[in-house]
Amino acid sequence: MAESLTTHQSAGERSRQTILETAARLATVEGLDGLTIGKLAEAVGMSKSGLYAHFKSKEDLQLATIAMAREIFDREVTDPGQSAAPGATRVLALCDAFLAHVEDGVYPGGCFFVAAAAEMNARPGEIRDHIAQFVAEWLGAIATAVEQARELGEIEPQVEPGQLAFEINALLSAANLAYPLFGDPTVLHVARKAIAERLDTPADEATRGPIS
Amino acid sequence: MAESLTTHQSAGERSRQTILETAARLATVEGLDGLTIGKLAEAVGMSKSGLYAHFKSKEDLQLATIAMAREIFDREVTDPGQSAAPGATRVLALCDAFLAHVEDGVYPGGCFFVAAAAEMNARPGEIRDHIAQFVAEWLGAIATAVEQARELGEIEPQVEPGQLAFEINALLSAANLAYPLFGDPTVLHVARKAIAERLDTPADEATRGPIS
DNA sequence: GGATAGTACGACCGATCGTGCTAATTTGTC
DNA sequence: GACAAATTAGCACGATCGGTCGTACTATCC
Repeated sequence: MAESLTTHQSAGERSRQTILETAARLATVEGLDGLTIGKLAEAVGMSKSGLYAHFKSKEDLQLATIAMAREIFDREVTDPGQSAAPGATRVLALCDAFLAHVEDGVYPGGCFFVAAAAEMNARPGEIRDHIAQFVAEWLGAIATAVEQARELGEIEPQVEPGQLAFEINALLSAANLAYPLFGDPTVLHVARKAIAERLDTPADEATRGPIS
Repeated sequence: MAESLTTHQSAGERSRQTILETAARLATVEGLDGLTIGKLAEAVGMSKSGLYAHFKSKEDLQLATIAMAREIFDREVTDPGQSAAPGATRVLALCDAFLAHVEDGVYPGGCFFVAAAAEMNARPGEIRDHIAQFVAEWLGAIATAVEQARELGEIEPQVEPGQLAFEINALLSAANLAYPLFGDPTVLHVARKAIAERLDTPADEATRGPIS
């Protein structure tokens, strides 16, 4: 009956996790700074001081929230995407996982890191550094997948992986931003179509059929 | 000497304008919501209540700030871009005006509306509606310029203006976001190059205006 | 059974939030 | 220069902010 081996997490660890998951979700709407201890406590059904006992400061809470958001993003986007076959397939899998993550609405305000990056991009400090670090790694993951596609001969050899990764991330971020703003899921398809075209070799354009 | 037409504004109107220009600038860093009356009053050198006398509520101040930001954007980006010759030239002029606007650093946090859209995209209300309205108009301006380029035969006829406008805006927004985040002006060139390629125009770096 | 550590609570702090009210001051008009 | 209007400051309010404190409950370990 002592399942403590597998269920190692204590009660405090469980509530800490609940707090951070709620914080990540709320932060996509209220912002990392607009998210207050009081509102977060109310959302998780705890007292302000009871919640705050888990963190040293608000910045500590924000950094922990970023770490949690990173775990969620890896679990929902990066990992499924990376499990696809290398090459253009994997690039598209990463994009589709991202767009599905946005459309699912696990975060009401779209991708946590797009919102966080837009909010903190002009506020120097540890928080911005962590966000920039994550964005850089995400761009790197796309660039690596692009480079593999190039090595496999699926895209033209003169394509610069960093350049294309920037473009792909721009399209994903714009879709993520426009989807809640206009409430129109069409933008997700628009972004998907743009990325798919970018992964097609322009030489094939003549033989390619009309896009519905 | 002093044109009575232009010097018509009263002292109150002048400070109101100063307030709103400062508010637009601060909002790109603090956010439209994070910007507080107290900090804004200190930034313009007024008392809190003296400043507040110009507005009915904070939401009124935010809406007025959006209107001011729209004026500034039109003056600095839209108008210069539209004054270029129709076609691909005008599309690129709009993009270059936007990128120059970002690089100039008139706003420390980059384009006001990218920041505002990211902040408010999941918060229904009048403020979000105004921002969405502006973004839609901006996308429409790009799409119109793209369509003219298509009619002039400068880009392939099967290009959908709305689709390409979305892509162009995505690249501009991503550059605007990454520039302060990484502090690297290279992203502006990356976006410019991607847009130029999309317009089938060789990125003739030599003849281009200075983007750092 | 008593001591200990983990966890959450309510009460409270000084500061600041948005927002009114009134008084003082500046400005424009005659 | 006087007067009315426009503009700004002073002051105070209730609410909420991040943060601290002491306390109580609950397991676990000796």
